[in-house]
Amino acid sequence: MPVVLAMRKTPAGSVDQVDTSYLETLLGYNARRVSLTVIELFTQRMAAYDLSPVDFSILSLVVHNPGITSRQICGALALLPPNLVGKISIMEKRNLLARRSHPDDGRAIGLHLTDVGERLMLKAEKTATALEHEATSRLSAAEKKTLLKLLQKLYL
Amino acid sequence: MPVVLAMRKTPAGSVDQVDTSYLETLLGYNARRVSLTVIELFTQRMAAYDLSPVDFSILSLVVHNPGITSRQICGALALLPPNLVGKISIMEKRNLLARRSHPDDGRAIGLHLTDVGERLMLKAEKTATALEHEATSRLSAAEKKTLLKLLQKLYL
DNA sequence: TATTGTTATACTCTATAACTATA
DNA sequence: TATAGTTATAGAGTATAACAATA
Repeated sequence: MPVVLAMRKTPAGSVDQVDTSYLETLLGYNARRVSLTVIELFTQRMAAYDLSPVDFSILSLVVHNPGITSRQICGALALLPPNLVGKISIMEKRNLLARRSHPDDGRAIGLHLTDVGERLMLKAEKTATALEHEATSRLSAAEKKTLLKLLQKLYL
Repeated sequence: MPVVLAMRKTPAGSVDQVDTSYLETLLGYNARRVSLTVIELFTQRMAAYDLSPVDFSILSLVVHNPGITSRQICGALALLPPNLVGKISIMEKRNLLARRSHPDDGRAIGLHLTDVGERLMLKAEKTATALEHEATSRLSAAEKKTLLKLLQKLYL
C-alpha cells in the first residue's frame, strides 16, 4: 500500500495535509487542546446562568466548602488574589454569595452562598454533569475513569 | 475508622482542608490543571531559547511541514490569524524563519526555517522530549500511551 | 514580621471588524 | 464572491507592587 502517497505533500514546497504527529506526542499540546475543547462547551452552557467556567468553579467551591476564604479559593483554582476580588464583588452584587466575618481570623472573610446562589448552583451543577457526559461521549465509563485518574496523577 | 473526623471542618463555619472532590470529577477542571502544570514547566525550559510554548509549536509545525501557511498553522493550533502575524514577524526578524511566495497561490506565503531556526529547533525539540519524560515521570510508559490516546479521542 | 483582602496598574492573550491582494 | 494575510483595536485574563487591618 503506497502510504507515502497518502502522506505526500502537494507540489513544490507547499503543504497539503498538515502533519501534527510530533506535537501529538507532547502531553502539553494534548492537554491544552482538550482543555480548550471542553472549556468552550462549558462556556456556552454556563452562559445560560451568566457564569464563566471560573465563576462556576468558585461558586462550586463555596457550595462544598461553606465559609471558605478568598485565599483558599486562590490556592485551589490557581488564581491570584487581585484577580479574584472583582469576581467575588460581582457575584455578591448579583446576590449569589455573601461575605461573613471569619469566626477565628479577623483578617479573613468567609464566603457563603445565598438562597439565590444555592438554587442557581443546583441547576448549574446538573448542567455541568450533563455536559460532562456529552464531552466524554466518545469514551466508555471505564476509559473516563482511567483518564481522570491519570490526569490527577500529574498535578495532585 | 472515623472518616468523618478526617473530613471535618474546623470551628463554626470555617474551612480547614478545601474539598475539591466535586471539581475533580470534571474533565475540564482536570485538563486545565494539567495544562497549566505542564505549560508552566514548558515555559521555564523554553525561556532558554526565548520561545513561548506557542512559539515552539509554530516552529515545530514549520519543521515538520516546510512551506506551511499561516492559515494552516492557525487551524492546527487553534489560533486566530491576527494573533499570529506579530509572532511570525518577530521570528522572521530573529532570522528563525523565512517567508517565501507560495508556489500555486499568490495570496498565500509559505513558511520555512532558516539554518539558524533549524539548529535552534533541533535543540528545542530535544529539550521538549526531555521535559516530557520529566512531566510524566509519575506515569509508566503504558500509562502515558493510554493517556495520550484518551485525550486525542476527545478532540481529534 | 507575616498574612488577608484590596487597589492600581501593566502586560499578555484572545477576539472582532475592516482593509488589500489575489482566487 | 470568497480566501490569505494584515492592521487596528477592544476586551479578557494574568502579573507585580504596595497599602490597611489583623495575626
